[in-house]
Amino acid sequence: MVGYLCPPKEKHMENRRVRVRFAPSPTGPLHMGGVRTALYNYLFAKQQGGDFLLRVEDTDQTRFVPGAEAYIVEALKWCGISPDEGIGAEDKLPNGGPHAPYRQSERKPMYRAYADQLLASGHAYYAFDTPEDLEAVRERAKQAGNPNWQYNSITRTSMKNSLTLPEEEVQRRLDAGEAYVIRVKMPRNEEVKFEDRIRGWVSVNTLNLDDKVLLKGDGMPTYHLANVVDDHTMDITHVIRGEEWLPSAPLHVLLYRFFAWEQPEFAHLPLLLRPDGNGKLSKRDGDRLGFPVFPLNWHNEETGETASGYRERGFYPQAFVNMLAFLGWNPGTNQEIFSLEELVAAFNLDKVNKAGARFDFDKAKWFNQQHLRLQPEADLVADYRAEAAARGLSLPSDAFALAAMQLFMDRAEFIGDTLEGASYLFADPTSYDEVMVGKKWTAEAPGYVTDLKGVFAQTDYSEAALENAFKAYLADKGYGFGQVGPVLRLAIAGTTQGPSIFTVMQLIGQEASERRINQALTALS
RNA sequence: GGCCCGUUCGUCUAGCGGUUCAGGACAUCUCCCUUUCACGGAGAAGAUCACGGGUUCGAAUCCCGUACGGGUCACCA
Repeated sequence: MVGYLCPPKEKHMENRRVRVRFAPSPTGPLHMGGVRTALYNYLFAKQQGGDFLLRVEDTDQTRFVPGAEAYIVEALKWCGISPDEGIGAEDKLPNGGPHAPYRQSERKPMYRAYADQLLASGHAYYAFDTPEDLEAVRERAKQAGNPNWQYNSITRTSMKNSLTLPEEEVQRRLDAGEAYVIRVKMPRNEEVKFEDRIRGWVSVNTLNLDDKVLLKGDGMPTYHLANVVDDHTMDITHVIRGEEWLPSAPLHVLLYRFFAWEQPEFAHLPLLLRPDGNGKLSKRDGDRLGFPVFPLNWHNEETGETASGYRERGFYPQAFVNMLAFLGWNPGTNQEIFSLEELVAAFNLDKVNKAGARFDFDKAKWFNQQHLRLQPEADLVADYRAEAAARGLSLPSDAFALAAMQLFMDRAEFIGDTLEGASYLFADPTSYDEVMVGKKWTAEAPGYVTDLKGVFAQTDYSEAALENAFKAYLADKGYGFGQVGPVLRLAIAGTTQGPSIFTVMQLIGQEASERRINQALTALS
């Protein structure tokens, strides 16, 4: 006989205010996959007019990493997707909100009562097996050819727990303060089904599920208990998380039923895959793949190494978020460049893909290039000044900064690119491109620039006037553009690449232009 | 290995039974624009829709199987 546990269709769930949560574990910096999960939660919540909470799942005290929580909060803030409630929302609501605390370690006392409830209803039991006992059993099973021993409906009958031990013995051990855990009593042979928002119906037989630990020996709940209890008590309506949680979702579904609680809707997101080879993108990939896997720089106290972040790499958060949103989702139209607000409006869980997405850094850079051009001028100038300062360049005025920046904007993916190869805008060239000098700086070259210096002196040194005077000179002498142009450029900039030389000359002015021509005359002749 | 999930151009993807011998973007290449490099514009190349069976008048789209890929199997989340 196979029993069926189908979740009842909750009608009123649809009328509830949407509440979602991002629930990372503070075991290190968030990586981009985690940020995407947070982003999808945020987009869904905002679009539905609901709440986005941040809850910290720090029930494993052995894996706590100092600074990780602050990093997570800062990363979300940088992305523009700060939580409405919970950790990081203390400035919006007292204590972060009405369901405080939002750190599971601080909620420790309340989980015990829920575990007791399961104990009382017969859906959980005490287990006294020590870690050593379990290890021994697993080892024996492995020797016998079973590499994957599980504590389940079959094996629990031969273990030390409240289902096998006499009641008095159980009580005696409890009274003696003996260590124990509380395990879920997995039903024997039932089909657990639930409808995932992204994957459709998912079905698993409880024969394949084990008696997971709900409450650990240290009194802390495991993820499974804490997550279900918190999601319920915090009125979470939709659980949007990574696909790595899919295998344990049936257990969570069962727990909701055991508690007789309304079950939230589930949406298991496809994973972010590494561009090379196989497997999901991992924190440990660091910078090895040639691109950052973290939103912000992360300094590892133990190794002393710093892993780079998108922010420090020069990405705009809008571009980072836009790029992440498109890794696994798309609006169904040809539009690819979105602001956060536009993403909120266009987002749709039903259009999230099922298959994992391989990350491509080239595309990420393209997104930044697009967003770079959408930045407000004032912000760009400020960023440009910061980049220039970092390179030891001083800019006379905002007007100069703006003009200099715009000259190189066309070819930039990052604001810093506008300073690459642009040193001649700020100082006279100290060297000249040897190859091009060899090709273009002919015996007639000194004559050209000497003539031009005089011709340009007759103009107001505006871009248009300079260009007209130049062309008139060429026509007059019967010279070709390609014959004289590069020579002039070489003298002024030291290179033959870059934006219009007349614009450059207008920017640096007559004095500098003439000085450079004189300098080139001495240096190259 | 068990269980679960997945599989459209190199990559991200559109497509939700017929108007698609499959559309867009990144990357690649060509041409135009340009004194140069870019930007921009116009093109090219690139997918027997993993494979094999069905269902159907008709399948990338529905069903089954196979292969391959991924995830997961802790007193970690």
